[in-house]
Amino acid sequence: MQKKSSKKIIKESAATKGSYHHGDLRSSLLETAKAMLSDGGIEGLSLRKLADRVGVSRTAPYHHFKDKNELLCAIAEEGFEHWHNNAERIFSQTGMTSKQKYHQFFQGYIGYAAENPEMYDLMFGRTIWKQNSATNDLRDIAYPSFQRQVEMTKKWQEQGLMSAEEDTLRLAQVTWGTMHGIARLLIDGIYADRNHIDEMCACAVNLFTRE
Amino acid sequence: MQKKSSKKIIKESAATKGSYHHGDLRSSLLETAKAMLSDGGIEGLSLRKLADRVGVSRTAPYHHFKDKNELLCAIAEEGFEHWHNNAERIFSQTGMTSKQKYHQFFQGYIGYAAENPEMYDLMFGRTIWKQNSATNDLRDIAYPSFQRQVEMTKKWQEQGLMSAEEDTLRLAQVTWGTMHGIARLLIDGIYADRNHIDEMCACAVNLFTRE
DNA sequence: AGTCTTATTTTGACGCTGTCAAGATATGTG
DNA sequence: CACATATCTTGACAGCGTCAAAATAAGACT
Repeated sequence: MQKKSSKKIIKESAATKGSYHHGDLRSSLLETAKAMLSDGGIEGLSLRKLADRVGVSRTAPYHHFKDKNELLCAIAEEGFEHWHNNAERIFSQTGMTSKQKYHQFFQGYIGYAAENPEMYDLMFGRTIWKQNSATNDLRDIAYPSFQRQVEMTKKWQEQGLMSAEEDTLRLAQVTWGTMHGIARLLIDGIYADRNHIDEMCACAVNLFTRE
Repeated sequence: MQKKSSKKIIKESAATKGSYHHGDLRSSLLETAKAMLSDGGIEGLSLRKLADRVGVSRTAPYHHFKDKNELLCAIAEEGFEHWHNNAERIFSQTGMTSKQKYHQFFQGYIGYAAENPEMYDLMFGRTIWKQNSATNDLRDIAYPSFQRQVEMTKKWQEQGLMSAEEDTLRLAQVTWGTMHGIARLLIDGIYADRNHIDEMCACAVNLFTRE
């Protein structure tokens, strides 16, 4: 009885699209799942608690996501979109030197990881990538992001910002590896803390760029 | 019946030390746990399967380790010891330039991670460090390892191998961050693969060292 | 209109997990 | 030989992901 009434409230609030039973379960799940991810991490995000919190039975989510992995991939997709837009915005800025832009990109990358540690862990962690469990949809969004890293590195080399002697792919792997490594040290709570972000970024940019 | 006989066999095989019921449960658990970690990862290592494999009941391990976390920390301790000895060995070598030694250290670090991905994930992953769940014993072994990284960086600066202009701590964080990042990219199966280890290491060493 | 198909959700169940409480058993000590 | 203690087992609980089958609601078709 209680349950039905609370369910109805949810339905009404999501009635803008007004379709089936719940109205818009899939996006409701995604929304709540993102919130749960933020404060509980991947481990803390359980399908049962998620369903309970949205107001449906434990197995209802399975009609919108094949399993937990698919839900996680869907969340990661949104993360990559947000992340891509962010990078795009930084590089379309004008009135800055290449080095300044790179510095800002570097700092933005670390900053995003520090502010959204669980999302970063999901996007670039082993849960998804280790045993090739990424959805095709996710791959279609993530792979170009990785590729873009190489293209930008090539541009930086051509602009004289980075050493042209190094192989582009290796240089991209090393520079991104550095960003990724610092990000992970931060979000995994080991050997580095938030107060040193700016200094670490400045140090890394100094080492990687000329003039 | 079957169970008892198999138990006896295990007891006899470990009877070298011949003490209590099992003989040497703690180290048997550690040994088997390390093996299970290697092929199943942290997730695949379950206390119940571990106990079963060693031939004791599900809760027997709890008399030697407070909980799963404590078992993981004990395994990680062994990892740090092995890792420390390895680094020591490399740096005590003679007849090499500083750069050559650093190169070898870098390659050794990545190599260790690539060959023992699950151990590396345990030692430097969020499972242990994220929510301060590290044992005091583990801290006593791990923290000096981190500190040593800074001391070595200082030495490298003094030897003229690395830029003396950068703050030592920041430089240590960035260079170790790079190693850590490349290691993670490798073991998490994202953006880099084993065939490129040598080239990536050479590239990174070029960027970080002079002459 | 009413029937039929299909999409959605629920209830029940299974095996797995970590871990606690209580009892059984073996070991070393007095 | 008795006692205390360390060790191990059995039973139990709550939580997890997920499958199968039943219930329900929505839309399509005649």
